[in-house]
Amino acid sequence: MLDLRFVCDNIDLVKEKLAKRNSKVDITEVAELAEKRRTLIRKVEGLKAEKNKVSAEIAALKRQKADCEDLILKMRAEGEEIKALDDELTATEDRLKELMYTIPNLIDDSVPYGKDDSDNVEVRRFMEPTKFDFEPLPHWEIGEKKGILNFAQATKITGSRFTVYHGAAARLERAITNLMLDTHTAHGYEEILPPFMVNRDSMLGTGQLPKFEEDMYALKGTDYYLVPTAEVPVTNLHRGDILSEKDLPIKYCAYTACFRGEAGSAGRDTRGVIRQHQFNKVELVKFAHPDHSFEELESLTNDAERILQLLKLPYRVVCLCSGDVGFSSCKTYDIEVWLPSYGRYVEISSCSNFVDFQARRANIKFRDEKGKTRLVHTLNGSGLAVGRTTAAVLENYQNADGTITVPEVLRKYMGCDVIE
RNA sequence: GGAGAGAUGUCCGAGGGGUCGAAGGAGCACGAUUGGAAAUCGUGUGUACCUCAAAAGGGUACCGUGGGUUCAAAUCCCACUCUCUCCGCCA
Repeated sequence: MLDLRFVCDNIDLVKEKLAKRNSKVDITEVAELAEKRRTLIRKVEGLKAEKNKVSAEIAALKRQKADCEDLILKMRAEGEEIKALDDELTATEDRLKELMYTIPNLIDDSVPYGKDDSDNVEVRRFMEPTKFDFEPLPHWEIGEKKGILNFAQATKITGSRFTVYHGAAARLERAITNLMLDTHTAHGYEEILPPFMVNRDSMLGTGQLPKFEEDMYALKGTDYYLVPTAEVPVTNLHRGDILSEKDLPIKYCAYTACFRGEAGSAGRDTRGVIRQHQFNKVELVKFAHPDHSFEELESLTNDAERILQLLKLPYRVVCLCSGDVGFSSCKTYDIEVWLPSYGRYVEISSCSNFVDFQARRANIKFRDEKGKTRLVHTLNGSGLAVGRTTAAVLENYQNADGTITVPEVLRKYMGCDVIE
């Protein structure tokens, strides 16, 4: 959520920034509602002040056993007026909040202008795309051939966009998860294992709701949702907290399964494990001092990249352009791994600085040296999507004889050098 | 799932319709004292919003959450959430 005062004071700037990200949200109503809200507050609080004063007089009179029937009658009428105004104020604030919830974050000035993902700007590369002296197979064919990825079984027991991992693939997925967690915890991230279900307030806090309800799995008969990413439970760990400045930045990493409806992506990435309703991910989350959050974004991105460097998988980092930055983000780097079956780089991590957008929604603050409370900046990034990493390993490390070389860093987790 | 108890500020804890933004204690900050510290004494110590050019000041709201009763609610009523104890069930 944006700062209401900032929006009202900078209507044109906000409109311009929203246009850059192709947002169609109309913010003219915001200013009107904000003004109406202020007028109502002035009115109703003036009446309440009077009411409180008279009530105190009544109390004093009662103590002296004096008569105060006339005052009580007068206040009774005033009470109704206050009630009516309060109701109007509540309605105005509800509408205002509803609107504010649908306004995306403002993008940082360093973000390149562009319409869609084709305008994203590559910032660096690691290694060159893998070359083969034979025809490489896509991971879904490797998996099915070896009997380690079973899509038919998943369809039978659940439905489309699910996968059953067998044997070496299951172990590989687990090995990669462990490599990620071990690497990140060695670099100062505290490991968190949160619930995979969260309540509605948490989903509102990080911005998944109310806008993206159709992408989330709600659990019937409860107020709970399946987590779409560990970002939700982990960021909400500090919802409503006032942190101490000396603890910043706070760095967490967390493995969770992630659940997404993938509404609107019918027909995309239908083969293999790239786009699933359930997938594993290790997430990095930071609560940072506002003065340093953009440096923290760089280091968080580097921390995520480190995994691909250890695995020796070719990747590139792109800076998302204004038209492609996600709803809550101010600036985002995507890390894209080379996937031979796609013949291109595919997103494996998205690292974002949300600045104070989530912190304002979730009310996460810190106390500075003057004792003032300020909103923290929140950041997160995949470190990394595990399923896509597994697919990238299977594809990039496949050999002509159908075996798969196990990347060196994974051997101690896999207990073997080659998947036969 | 059944029965009971509870939720108050950073923490402990009192208060059960008006003098309560809330006693008392601890903690923390500042000051005094000290060669320095401990101890002691004094002062201060929540958040959000409105008002104000700003500061000061003033106002409103907040005692788990949401409603209600009342001129007036931390206090009374209703619903919900969570925590604890006992019983049942259970990986």
